Amino acid sequence: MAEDLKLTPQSNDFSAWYLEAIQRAGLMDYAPVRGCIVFKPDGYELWERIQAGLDSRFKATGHRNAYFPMLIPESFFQKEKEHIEGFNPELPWVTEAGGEKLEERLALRPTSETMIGYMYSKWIQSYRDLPLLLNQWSNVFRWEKRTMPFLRTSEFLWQEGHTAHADEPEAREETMRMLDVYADFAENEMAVPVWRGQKTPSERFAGAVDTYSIEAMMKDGKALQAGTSHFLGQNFAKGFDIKFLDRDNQLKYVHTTSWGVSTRLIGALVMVHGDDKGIALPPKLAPIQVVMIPIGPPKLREKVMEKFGPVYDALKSAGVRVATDLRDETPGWKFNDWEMRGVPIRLELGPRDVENNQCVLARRDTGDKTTASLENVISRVKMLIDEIQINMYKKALAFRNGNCHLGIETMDDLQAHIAKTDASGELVGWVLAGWCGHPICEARIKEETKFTSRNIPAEPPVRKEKCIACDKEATHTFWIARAY
RNA sequence: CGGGCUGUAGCGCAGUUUGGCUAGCGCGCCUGCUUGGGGUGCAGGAGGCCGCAGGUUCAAGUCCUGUCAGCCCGACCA
Repeated sequence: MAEDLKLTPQSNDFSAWYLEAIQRAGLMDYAPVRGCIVFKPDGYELWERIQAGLDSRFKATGHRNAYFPMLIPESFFQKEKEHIEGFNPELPWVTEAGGEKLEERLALRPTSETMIGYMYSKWIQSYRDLPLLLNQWSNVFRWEKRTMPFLRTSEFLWQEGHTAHADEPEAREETMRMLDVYADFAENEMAVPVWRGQKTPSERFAGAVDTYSIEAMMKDGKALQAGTSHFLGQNFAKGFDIKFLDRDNQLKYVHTTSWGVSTRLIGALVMVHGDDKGIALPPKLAPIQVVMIPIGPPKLREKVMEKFGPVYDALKSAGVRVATDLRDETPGWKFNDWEMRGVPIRLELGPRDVENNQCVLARRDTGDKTTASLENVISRVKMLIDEIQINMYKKALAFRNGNCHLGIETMDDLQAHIAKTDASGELVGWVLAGWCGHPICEARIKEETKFTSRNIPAEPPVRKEKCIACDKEATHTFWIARAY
């Protein structure tokens, strides 16, 4: 096999592997605008499946979709001080239109708290208008200094939920409910295990009271924030004057939440499940679950096709997402091609199979090949789909847990751990650490090790006694890691 | 936004140091035959504003200036 047909191995250069893998899987291409990518059909279809899975969960928890403008007046950003400070550096502006300079600059939205806050103040009068539970699917813009396809681009697609509530407990409950929705989706649909927890103040969303996240471990051991849910308290209610008349005839500010996940999830999928053969998709999200490849020379093709067609029809009507590959390429070439694209199951049907009334099933996650009788191929495929989904989660979980380090207590321990893994070529992974709660200690960890705080899990695997940096009593136990 | 590297065919690269004939190679692509259960083989063929703009020169892929984009490393982030 020619070497240049292969991907750069993950262990040689993970970043190069990622960039090659997503392009050769046909997920994206670079666009002619700085930091922007095109979602090609295979990449966009993944996003559509992510959307579908999340959208039904949002609906099931009482939310409805709406759409707000992409252009946001500059004055809106002045109304929440932390918010403007957080986002100002990365806003693109529209300054003229119709050949004339605009009286007020318009930002391309980086997120919609301000626009939605403005609208909510118009819509909410009474406690009877609450809770207001909306979600928006949209694009947003953040002019990042350093871009990476799917993980950080100038424009990206996402979903942002925005809710308003009569009191704090209800808003907090919503914040946690949506964090759980994200975790459920990541683990059960994407087969990506996550730690859920609270962000430290330094990592908090600009304008939030509390930010919570789900964090996933990529195959290079780095952390990726895969979703966030914010309790915004009354910050935006006060900035945008969102008030309601309560049962007790008192005028009160609402409590708001916001929560989002983005096309970054596609990057997570690739970096969690991919291997040196390419990307690997969990069956529940894979646009194609089974690809059928006919084997054998043209002389025998007709005979093969007599069985091939009916198997395809049967799988399709059984609800399996199945595709055929009738291209004029050799089987080996097709095997590699579909493995690169991450299709969970390959079904081979050749002359020998036809004689034995069977086919060959090969799975992407393990590479195992088995034969299946054509009599029960549907049930075999369905079982495999379930098995692969579960196996991919288990593998990812074992990997994640295997690279989470619970026994590191001091900065010396941490430095020793880093030195040891650097020397041996092992992944440095994540570290569970105690923290006194002081930003100075958090900053020192980052300064000395490049580890940043990921989140503070509500129920950590181990509760730490001492702060890793200052050795004082730990008020928190948090995950620290190198992160994307 | 700072430091470094890179832009030559769809992709990966050579050529640039030392300016000079018609700009090459591998893969891919097209045609035909061949092969077909892990990237088949052979033959023929198409494809270039040498990132873009300006400059130096008799002559620029090659030298100079600017600019844009990508990657890597830092400061900022879903």
